[in-house]
Amino acid sequence: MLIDNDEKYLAMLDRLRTGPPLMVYDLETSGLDPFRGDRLIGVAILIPDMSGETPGETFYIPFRHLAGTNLPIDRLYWLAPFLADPQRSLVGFNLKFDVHSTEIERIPVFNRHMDVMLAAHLANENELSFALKHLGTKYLESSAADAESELMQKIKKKVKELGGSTASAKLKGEMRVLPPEHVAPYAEQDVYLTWQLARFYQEVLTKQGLLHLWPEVNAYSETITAMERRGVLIDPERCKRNLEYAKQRQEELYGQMRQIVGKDFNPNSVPQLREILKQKKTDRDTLIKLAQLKNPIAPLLLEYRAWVKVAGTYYEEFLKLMDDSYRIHPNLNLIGTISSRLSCSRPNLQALPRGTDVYRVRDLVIAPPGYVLVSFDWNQAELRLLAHYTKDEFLLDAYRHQKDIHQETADRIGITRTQAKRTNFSIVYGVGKIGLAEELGISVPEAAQLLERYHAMLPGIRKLYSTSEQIATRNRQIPMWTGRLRHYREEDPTHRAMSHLIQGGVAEMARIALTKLHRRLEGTRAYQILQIHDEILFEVPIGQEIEIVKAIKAIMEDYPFDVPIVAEGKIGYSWGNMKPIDFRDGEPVIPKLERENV
DNA sequence: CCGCATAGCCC
DNA sequence: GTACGGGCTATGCGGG
Repeated sequence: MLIDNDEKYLAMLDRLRTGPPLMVYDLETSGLDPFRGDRLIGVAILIPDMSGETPGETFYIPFRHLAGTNLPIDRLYWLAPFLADPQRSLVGFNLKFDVHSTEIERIPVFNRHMDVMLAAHLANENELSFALKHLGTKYLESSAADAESELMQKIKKKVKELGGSTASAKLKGEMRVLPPEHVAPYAEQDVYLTWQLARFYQEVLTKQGLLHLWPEVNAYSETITAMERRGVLIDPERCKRNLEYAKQRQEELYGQMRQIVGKDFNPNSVPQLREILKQKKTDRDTLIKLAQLKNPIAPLLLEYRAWVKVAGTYYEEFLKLMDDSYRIHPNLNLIGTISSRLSCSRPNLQALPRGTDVYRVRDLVIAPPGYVLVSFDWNQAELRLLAHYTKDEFLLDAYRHQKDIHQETADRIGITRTQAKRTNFSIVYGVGKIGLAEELGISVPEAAQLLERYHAMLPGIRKLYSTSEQIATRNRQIPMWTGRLRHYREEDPTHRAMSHLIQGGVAEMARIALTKLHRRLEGTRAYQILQIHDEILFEVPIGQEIEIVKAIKAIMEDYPFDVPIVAEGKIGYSWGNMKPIDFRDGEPVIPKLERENV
């Protein structure tokens, strides 16, 4: 039903008040970037019929269409009491987006999330697409996909009439060119579809014994939403300076290369570089070899590439993505991986260079006035989880007595500590002799020998590898320590099962820690702002460091494993410049920080 | 405009 | 006999 006057609106609100404490909620917006200007244009709501006799009632409330009749935007606030109630639930599809778009309108959302997209990912992380229409047509015999394309045709036509662009990427943003009565059926279809899928997945998750995890990932979604909303603060002046310098260095380096080559060329073109360098590949390893052979272009190109990377991927992107208070709000994707890790995009803050000189990118992430940044990361989370599973005496003993695991490994196998460290990491990924040979820069037979000695020392690892694979092969799934499943289709290889068990297990540790921390930090002025798999970044008010840091450490070390889990903290005014926090008898010693001046 | 290849950043 | 786990982005280039 299209809500086109106050009377109908009030009647709908009455249904909300007297109905069940949940509604399906889906916004139509002018675009996909709520933090940078895209705005809500209408709200679709489904009020379920809990008796199940009817699918429920659907409504569409238009606020910012460019044609037809809207309700005045201040009527949006009539929904506020229904969104600010933690006793109520919001059923949706990728709720983070709808919540951001709502909160941008200064309407805080405290409803519990019930995100059907997350249910779909729990039930089967292998889906080709997690789009609502895709899942709808796949599982519901629905014609939603057709309805959608019809609507797109309408929009295209309308935009053409108005003489606008018909670029398909802009279509979503042009939905507002249509009058509400054309959009309402489509929007109502979406909430209907969402509700049907909610019921479908409730059943699927129940059958798989996973239903108890849905509220957990929904709580995670709430904390991730808060993190995205807070975002991370960028030093804009420094970012601009760095960008200018990077551009200038690119110019200089191209000039020098141009001199040597003797004619114009595109230093970004791999085919041209292959020609110039007379090499099949032009990657870093190749260039380093060439540089050692005194090729004059190779070192210049290496540095050139670094500046291109840093300028294009980070500096320019940060300036583009900053909101007007210099914060960027990355997309922390809850369904971006098969292992249940988060992925991150726009920008990918999980892949900021940690390096020095050219790559001083983390310096740009700074604490706001009155705050410091605090970072905690787990000490060798994967290996500790591996130790928990394998029960290898060597690992258990080393971790229980706080020995240097890499040094111990090195001593036992007769290699350097660096080699041992790399081997330990590679083992978690399930590498073979070829991969390890590559990693360590040794021959394949040498790597094979090394692996033999390694597995002789740690027999549990090879065993875990094969039992994981057996379980995955037989059951086509393997449970993490939380019960979350990694599923394997008939055609999927299962040799990565151990790797999934460990990587997924650590991801589950992170999920649980972040969810607990979100609750713990409520009411303080400290915020979690980023998760980088085994690291969490916080903004902590100056003066509260001791209390907050203790709470973080306690939560990040609270796991039911046979080995202790250890989290180590750092603190600083920028992410690129942190000092360790010492713990003496459980009491943190906050190091003295200097504001660095550049 | 899109998909693929190559290169390169992270845990 | 085999086999390095999981991500995102920029750029060029050739297809339509």
